[in-house]
Amino acid sequence: MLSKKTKYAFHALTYLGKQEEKTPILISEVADKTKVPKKFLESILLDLKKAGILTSKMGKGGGYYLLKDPADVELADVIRMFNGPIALLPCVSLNYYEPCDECVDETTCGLNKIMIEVRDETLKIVAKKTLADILKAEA
Amino acid sequence: MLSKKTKYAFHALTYLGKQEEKTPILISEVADKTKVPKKFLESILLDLKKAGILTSKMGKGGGYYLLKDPADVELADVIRMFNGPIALLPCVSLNYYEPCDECVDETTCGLNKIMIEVRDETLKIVAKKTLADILKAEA
DNA sequence: CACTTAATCTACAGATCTAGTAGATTATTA
DNA sequence: TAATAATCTACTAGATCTGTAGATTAAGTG
Repeated sequence: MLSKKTKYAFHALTYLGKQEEKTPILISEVADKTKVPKKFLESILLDLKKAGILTSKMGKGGGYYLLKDPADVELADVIRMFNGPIALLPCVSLNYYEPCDECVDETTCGLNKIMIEVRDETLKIVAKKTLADILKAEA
Repeated sequence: MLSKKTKYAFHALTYLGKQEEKTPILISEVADKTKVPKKFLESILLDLKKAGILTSKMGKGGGYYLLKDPADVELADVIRMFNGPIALLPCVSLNYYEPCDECVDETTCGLNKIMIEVRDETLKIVAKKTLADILKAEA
């Protein structure tokens, strides 16, 4: 399951993605409309900005708005950022690899091999789906 | 990512599945060979027994052994048991459904729709792969 | 029956992570 | 200079994860 933070990030991205004009939207507006606690949302938006997905303007007339094309924001990107690895085990993670403490030999571990397959299949899904798909699916 | 408990469960199942004879294996033997803390393993094996995947015998000559055919033990079963829902959001979970607090109308939520698709694709993977596949993959 | 073996049950505890809050600071505009 | 709005730092309550300790029950053995 995704953490609330991850889900909130998707809600925020969806709200900002739905805007016609690329004009700055207040954090408080996003918080109100998506029902995400404002202070919690702040750090989420900041992370999305640091990742280059959003950008922002300070001061009056400021706010957040989408920088990337929704079609270029993969579910996998957002999930990795807020939820951690896509892989089910550290020993099969491409981005966060770590050997298992109990592992004697990775090359002979059946679990490892199967989880690599699961990872690859999962990536096919979450790397193909993007924010654009979520926006399209909105009524 | 899977919890350690879930990973340990897979290791234990793999070890028991590798046995030639369906003769009871001591918890302590499984713990030693899989490097899972013994007392922690106890509760895992007990859960697997309650789920009908393993069975056990008490007293001398006792221990745990596989009850189900490895081909009938889906990854999804074990993951659900120890890790929780396969779905990424509560509102798209088949087995643990819960509405989102922030949700106004599920039928118009793009995130919901996309996550249903992701769930279905994920299920195709983890429900098809079984303990038998892990055993086959062992060197 | 007494003894040993080994699973089962109950309870707890430290560490880590999650979700959320509070308040000060910096940048921008008017 | 005043108002606005993002940014940064720090903290906290609660939940979950991982693991441990010890008593109890069931089964076989002499």
